[in-house]
Amino acid sequence: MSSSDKTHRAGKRRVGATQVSAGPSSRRTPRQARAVDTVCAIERAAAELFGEHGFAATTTNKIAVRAGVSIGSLYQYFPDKAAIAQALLERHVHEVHGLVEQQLERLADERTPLRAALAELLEALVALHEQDPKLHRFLGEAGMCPGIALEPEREQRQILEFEKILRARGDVHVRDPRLAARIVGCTIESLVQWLVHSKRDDTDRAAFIAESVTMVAGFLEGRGDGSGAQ
Amino acid sequence: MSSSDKTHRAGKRRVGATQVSAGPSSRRTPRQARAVDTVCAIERAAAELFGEHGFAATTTNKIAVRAGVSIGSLYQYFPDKAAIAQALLERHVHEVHGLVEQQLERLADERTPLRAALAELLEALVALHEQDPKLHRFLGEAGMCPGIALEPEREQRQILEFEKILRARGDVHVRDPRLAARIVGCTIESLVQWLVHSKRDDTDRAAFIAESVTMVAGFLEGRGDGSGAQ
Amino acid sequence: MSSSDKTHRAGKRRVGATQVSAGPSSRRTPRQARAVDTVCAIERAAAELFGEHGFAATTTNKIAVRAGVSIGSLYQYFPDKAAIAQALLERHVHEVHGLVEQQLERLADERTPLRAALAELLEALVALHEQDPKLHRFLGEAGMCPGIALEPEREQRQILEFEKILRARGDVHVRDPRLAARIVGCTIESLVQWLVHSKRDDTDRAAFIAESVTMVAGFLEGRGDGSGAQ
Amino acid sequence: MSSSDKTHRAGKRRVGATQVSAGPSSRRTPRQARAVDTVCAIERAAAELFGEHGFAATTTNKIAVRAGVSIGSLYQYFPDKAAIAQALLERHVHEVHGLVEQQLERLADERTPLRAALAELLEALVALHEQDPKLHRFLGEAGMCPGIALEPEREQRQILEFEKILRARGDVHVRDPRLAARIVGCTIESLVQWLVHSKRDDTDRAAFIAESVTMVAGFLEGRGDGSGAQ
DNA sequence: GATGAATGAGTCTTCATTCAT
DNA sequence: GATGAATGAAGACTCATTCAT
Repeated sequence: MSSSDKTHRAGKRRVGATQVSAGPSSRRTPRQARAVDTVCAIERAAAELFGEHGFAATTTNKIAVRAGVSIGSLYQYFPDKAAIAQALLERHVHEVHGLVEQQLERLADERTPLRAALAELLEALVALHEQDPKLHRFLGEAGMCPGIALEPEREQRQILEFEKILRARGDVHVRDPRLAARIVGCTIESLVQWLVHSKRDDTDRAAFIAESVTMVAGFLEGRGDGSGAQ
Repeated sequence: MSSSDKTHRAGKRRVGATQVSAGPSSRRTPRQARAVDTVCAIERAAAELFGEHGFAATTTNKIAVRAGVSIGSLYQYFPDKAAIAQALLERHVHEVHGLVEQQLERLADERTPLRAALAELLEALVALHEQDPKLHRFLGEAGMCPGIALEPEREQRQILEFEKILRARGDVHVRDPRLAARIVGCTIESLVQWLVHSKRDDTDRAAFIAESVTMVAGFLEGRGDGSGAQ
Repeated sequence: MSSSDKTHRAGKRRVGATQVSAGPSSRRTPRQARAVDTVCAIERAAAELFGEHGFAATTTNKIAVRAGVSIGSLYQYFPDKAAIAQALLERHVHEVHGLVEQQLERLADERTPLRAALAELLEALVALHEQDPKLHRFLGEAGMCPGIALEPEREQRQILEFEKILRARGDVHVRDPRLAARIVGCTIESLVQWLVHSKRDDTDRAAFIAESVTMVAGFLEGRGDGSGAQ
Repeated sequence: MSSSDKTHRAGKRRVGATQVSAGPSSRRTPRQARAVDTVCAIERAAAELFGEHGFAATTTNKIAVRAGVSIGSLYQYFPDKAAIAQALLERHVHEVHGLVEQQLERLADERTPLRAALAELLEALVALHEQDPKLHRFLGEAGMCPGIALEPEREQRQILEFEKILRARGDVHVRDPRLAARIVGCTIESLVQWLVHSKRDDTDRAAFIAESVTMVAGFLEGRGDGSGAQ
């Protein structure tokens, strides 16, 4: 019923987020190199256009033109428009998760101070999103575009990982680590988005991050519970 | 260049968010009543379809069919598709802000305990969004649809109001009330969204809200700052 | 407010009146040849339909069908319906002006008898319009269709050229050459139109032209002035 | 096949060009007076809008609004849009023919000098068209609008009348009076149109008319034939 | 592999006209 | 008679996608 359901998209996604090497041979034939260039150009063009105009207002022909390839070539590498967005999204998710994974490792090491780790996480996420704020805004909302879907496994896995860390660290005192992991994850994500997309430059980013860390860390350290008991 | 640049939409919106009564009489004349019914039916149908399929995949003809009116009637009251979404969005924003305003008034009264007020705010927001979660998810992301734009004044005004309250209350101790207001506003919004859209029913909503309040209130009460009394 | 104000038609006309060859080679590459065929078919079909039913009653879809191409192809080469009419009109104007230019050259040579030159001009114009009388009737009135506009420079230029000739020829005696040029130009145009569109075949074309020439030539030769040299 | 053939227009034209009196009674009931007002308002509004935007771009709803009546009332008096244009056109034709008839009567009286009569005819026609040049331009080209048709009888009749006059007058010497009548009729019409619609004000109208008369009268008086001394 | 002309289903939107009140 | 809300057929135009060269 969705407008793109009418097109047949039978598992022919040909390029994934990181299909880089095409074989055991480290050298690629010229043919393949050109293909990689083409795919990159398409993805770069699509990133720009999706960021500037959104998914619906970006046409595959415009992407091809901006990428400097023919529309036929575009369809050689991507089965349909949604696939291009999905590739972008997958790369984005990949990057974010790589970053988060790294930060979680630091956090897992109890010698890393909680607040320092959280601040670093926030800073890293902000830095990542600022590479291309418009595209990342689009990606953040791409989930609702028809035909684009992401397996949420990985995010889920990381929340579980975070929960484990919360349970393990001695300096964390929360009633329900699972709940806390979710709340903190959600909060951090939204604060990063806000910071990146706040148009007004009157926001002191460092202060914003510092205060955000204060809130989250205070919560995790258990000082904020109303019970006053501790 | 965007696909929606071609339509000029200059103040021809005929029905606003709150065109309620046309005169002192509580009864409307027959013809007005018919028109009101038509507009309501269109908005209801649009709310359903936007919620189910998103903006792009919802066609004006489908809206008209679902509303049980002709496509001509739809265009009698809304200049284009975006206007329908905008009307929905405006109503939503209106509702949210009415609710928030009310809660801010409670919060302004220092006799209201901070945590109680925050909990009530969260609960009220969740209740509001649960009336139609899918639509509200769409509305939350509708901002990026081409042709839909909302003046952010009111939100801004409420953040300022919140800031004033933070400054005034004796039980709030934050370094930068303005920053705190923003952070808390952003955080609350995202937590409510998450809660409403969490598909898994394994989440204990009461607990989630309670913990969220713990985090936010702890932050505002200043117990969480790393600087201090610990 | 006019119904055609909504479309912006800024220089996206892709084919002009005289896009003839794309290179020094007289053969076009296969793909260009296909495109040229398509454009020609569209113009031919449009000429027929505009001639038969007028501008408003001719739909782009009907043009495409008659041309044997898809509606998409039509819009690949013409930004909108008016552009097709305009292309036709431009070609027509081009033809007429080419013809007139040629005749004016003859007329500029004083050895050419005035009446012979005028007769030939009229005959040539009638012959040109008779190639497709209905289309040319449409074109004659196409100026009023919304979105179709022609720079009147060329016509103006030819009237000025005609004026110069009137001044130069010894056998022309008119009070005001500029005025005479305008009057004669206007008169000739209308007589040609009338002749071509006179449905009744009871008109002897040769006689009509001869008498027309008599009127115009008499005027230019100055025998008809009431001033009394008679 | 024309776009308006789809509507059924079965001889229900209710108002003609000059349906003024409704009966033997010189007093009209308020009802009828209102109706006449309504019809006038509609025709006036239509005249303005057709003149400003042309037939296609003028909607019946806009006519009704400008006339200050409801769309329903408009359709009470005119069966469809073309009927409004036709009423305007009929009035115009009526006016023109009344004027021409009058002038032909003068011309029939041999004591009236030919040139004076022709000049007066041209002046009267120009004056008539200048009352509302844009509308009259529209009317001049309205013939091609689908659904608008005028019986050409009257025009034909006047050409015949003119022919008779040409035969009768002693100061007219033309080879073929019928042809001459047509040629002169056509020429006068086009010159009047040109004069009325010439945007540039650099044209001296009196001189234009004088020269036009010179041309036409010279032709009719037979001085312009190339045969020389006759 | 690349190209870009061609395709056509589907969208938004208009507007002449009807008819219940 | 007047009103104006409702109707819906029809049109202009888009754009994802295919395929002959």
